[in-house]
Amino acid sequence: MKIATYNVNGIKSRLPNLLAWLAREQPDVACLQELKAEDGSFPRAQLEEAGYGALWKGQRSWNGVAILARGTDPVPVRNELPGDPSDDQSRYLEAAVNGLVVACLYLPNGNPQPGPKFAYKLAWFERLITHADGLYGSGHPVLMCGDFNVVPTDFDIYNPRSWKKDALLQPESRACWERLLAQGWVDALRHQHPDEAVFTFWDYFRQHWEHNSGLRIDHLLLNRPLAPCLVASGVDRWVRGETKASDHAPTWVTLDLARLKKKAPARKTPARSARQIP
DNA sequence: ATGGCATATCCTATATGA
Repeated sequence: MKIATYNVNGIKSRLPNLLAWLAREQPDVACLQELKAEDGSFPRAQLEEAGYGALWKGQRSWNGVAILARGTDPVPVRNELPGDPSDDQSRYLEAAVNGLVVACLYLPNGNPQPGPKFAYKLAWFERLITHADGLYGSGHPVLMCGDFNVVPTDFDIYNPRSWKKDALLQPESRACWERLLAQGWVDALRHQHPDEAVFTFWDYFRQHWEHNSGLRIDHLLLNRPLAPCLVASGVDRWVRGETKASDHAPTWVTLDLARLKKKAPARKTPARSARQIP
């Protein structure tokens, strides 16, 4: 089973690229970020034509997330990150697919920092840490992925010098990332490629793609029950080299779900623990 | 310190991204 995360940077402009990628790589699950489109503009029919069921949460102009599943419909669990009813930005989706809980997120960029946008980023991260703690221990296999807008270490960027003041590299952002991982999550790409510079984003400026001046900011995290299933991981870099490409490339894991341990005795309502209804 | 490029919308200008 292949699961990918892909920041499309505008699903209306990116639809041909998205369809080409789906056709060639055939991910079983695709988590998308930055739809930059309202719900009514989501290309449901074209994706269905391509063999994918979908859940999405759009927003005019900015943000927007979706979960695609090949040959099936993802089962919705929640469409917002708990913890702040006043937050109206579409940045979180959670669904069940083939017995797996999949969380798709688009963490705030946070620039410029310091300032209100950076404060929002950190506050959102705190809510994520709280929610992720419950997901981690839910007893279900969970994969949490998306554009985290965090460069975890200086090894995850071509050269940190010109990015030192960027929100993606700030100690506060990285401290949140570390606290999240301290819950036990496995950072799939880094776990499998400990000595390799892996990039998932190359900005549009100064031929950064041509020079492979990239950042690793799109991540896939596995909780304890799911971790033994991890087989492979990588980045579909060819997608970034296409014409009219997003500045992000799809990042993926393959899982062998046959390795899932037998479930502990079933609870009365197993789904509730994943939903974490207050 | 700034801008380079791309996408979006209230579109020949501005906000946002990373």
